[in-house]
Amino acid sequence: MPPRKRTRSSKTPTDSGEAVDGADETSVKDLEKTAGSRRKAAGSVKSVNKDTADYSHWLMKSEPESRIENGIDVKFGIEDLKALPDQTGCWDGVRNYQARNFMREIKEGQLAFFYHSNCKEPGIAGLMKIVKEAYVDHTQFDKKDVHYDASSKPENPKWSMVDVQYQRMLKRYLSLSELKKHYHQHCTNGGPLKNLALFTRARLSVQPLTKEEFDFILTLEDKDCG
DNA sequence: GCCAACGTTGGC
DNA sequence: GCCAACGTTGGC
Repeated sequence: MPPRKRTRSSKTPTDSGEAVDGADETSVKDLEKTAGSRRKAAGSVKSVNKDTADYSHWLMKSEPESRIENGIDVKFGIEDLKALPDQTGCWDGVRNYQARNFMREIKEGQLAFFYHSNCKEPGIAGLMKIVKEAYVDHTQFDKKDVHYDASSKPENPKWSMVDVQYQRMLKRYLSLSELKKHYHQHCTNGGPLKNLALFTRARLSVQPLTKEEFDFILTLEDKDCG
């Protein structure tokens, strides 16, 4: 599976979806309500819960290069978001409980980095803004969709998505390797990136950042290079 | 294309 | 509720 995502323009007819999601709303707090009742789907539920209070910024991964999965191209880079009507799309296809739970914490108006993963040079390409908070990801019910989930029932949907709007490209591309240098340095000498989820929880496709982490990363675009 | 790290499944 | 087997993510 790609990191996540395969966005369509967000002309989704889904306000029926929102009603359904309302019922689900409780699980924003007690994160694993839906999933966790069966098994403990994803590791540290409590750390997710405890930490999120501080998070106000996000990093969301998507693959900018073509890759065929179940006969469908999962490519969705920042240029693809920019090309949609209103430069807005829904961030569908997230199929990991931790990532989903973080998505449910995201508030309208918050900013997220658009991260390019599984490509020649992974890294942060640009900025987007959340324009709609979590609601039902309709692709979970679509048999034709790469991320169809036969185990999810419309009466109790498992997966959510948010809508995002393109804001701007970063002044320069911030590669994973450059970010990693700072991360290592901050681990050694102290610094704002020492707990960056990109490295401490590498596989999360929707990850939280503190304002300090976010601001530090943004200062990098004005520096000359890694 | 490889594979380490980690998430998920399901038998017991 | 443990844990082995399996599947996925995503850097390299």
